Amino acid sequence: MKDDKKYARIFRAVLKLVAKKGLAGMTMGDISKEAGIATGTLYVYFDNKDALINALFAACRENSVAVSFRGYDAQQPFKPGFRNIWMNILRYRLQNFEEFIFLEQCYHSPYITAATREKARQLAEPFYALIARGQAEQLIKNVEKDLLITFIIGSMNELVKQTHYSGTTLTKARTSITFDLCWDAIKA
Amino acid sequence: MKDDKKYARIFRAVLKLVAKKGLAGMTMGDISKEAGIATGTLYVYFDNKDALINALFAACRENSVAVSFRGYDAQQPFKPGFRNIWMNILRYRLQNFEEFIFLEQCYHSPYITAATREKARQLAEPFYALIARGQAEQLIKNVEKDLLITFIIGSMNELVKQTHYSGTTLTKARTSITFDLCWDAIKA
DNA sequence: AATATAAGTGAATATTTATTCACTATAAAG
DNA sequence: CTTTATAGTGAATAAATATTCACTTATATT
Repeated sequence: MKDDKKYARIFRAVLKLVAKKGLAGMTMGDISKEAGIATGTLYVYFDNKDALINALFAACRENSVAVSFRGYDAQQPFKPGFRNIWMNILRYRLQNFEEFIFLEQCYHSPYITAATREKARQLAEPFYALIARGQAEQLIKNVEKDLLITFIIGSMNELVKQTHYSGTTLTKARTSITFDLCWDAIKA
Repeated sequence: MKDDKKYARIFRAVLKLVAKKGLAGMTMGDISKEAGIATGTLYVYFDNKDALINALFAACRENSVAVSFRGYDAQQPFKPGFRNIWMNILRYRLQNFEEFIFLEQCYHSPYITAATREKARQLAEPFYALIARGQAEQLIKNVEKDLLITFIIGSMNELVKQTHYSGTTLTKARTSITFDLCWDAIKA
């Protein structure tokens, strides 16, 4: 019986190593050592390095979407709902920085297959729906949703990276300032 | 006499390959093949793979800053000056996408030495000065410059990636919309 | 407890990759 | 033209790495 704990340890090892060495720079030996298991065991759990990376990518992607909408209630007015989601995403990425970096590295890596990629794309739907709601309520600029989402996510991602690599903590004040920048950008 | 044309061919090969396979995924054999030279020749021009990557990183970084301020005139009013620089950066990154990706990959890669990194950091000074001017003229929100720069650059970078990978062309209209998002975000 | 099945191992193998080096081609200097 | 120095080569070597496999250990089943 394959052990869920072991999957978790392998995944955690990969996340740590990718943040440090990149996808191709991380060896199977690195992974087994970091996870505290034998190299051969990796091949009990996964067919090969590619399969391992694809499996982890899919798992992270699902997880990340689930977390985003935590506490969202469509009855609630738009702006606080949007703010809640924005904060959820920001908090999660800061607290799970290695996972964030792993996903970024995967997005355009040859390790990720077209099939894995397509599944990931579908998970973005709820974000389009959210923007659509804001536009319907005339609170959000009526421009292409892609542009808005790209803008929102891009500015947030850079904040996450900047915060992490500079070693500073993101205070409530700085977080709030950045949300306001974002809201002023997109508000109608 | 080492040939400048050859340096250029090597660099172009690396940019192409990094965009496709990542820093660690690109082999010296890949590079020589792509550049149309013998593998040994790479070692005539560079001590090893690390040195090659550091040299290219430094060259790209300098280039990218020089381009940003092209046509900037401090006499001109702030907003059009800022818009000009914003457009310069966006245009350059779109037209030199592989260089953009290469730089992004380098920023937090173990290939890049602390020395190379420090030199790169200093090149950001002019951007802080630009923001300072906007704040002095009360046109830009008076919040930490880091946050503003991170926000501006992050949203732009994501737009560049999104545009490139989706295969769409960034129309004048879409560009203008995104600039307006950015300006509305930061304006006082 | 005895047996069967699956997980786990890590040294051995096969493959890939960085780097070297003995050699050739080219070009500058006398 | 000859000599000397430098660029260029690519097969050979040395590491590094992915993957396999014969074997051991643990767990479930009868």
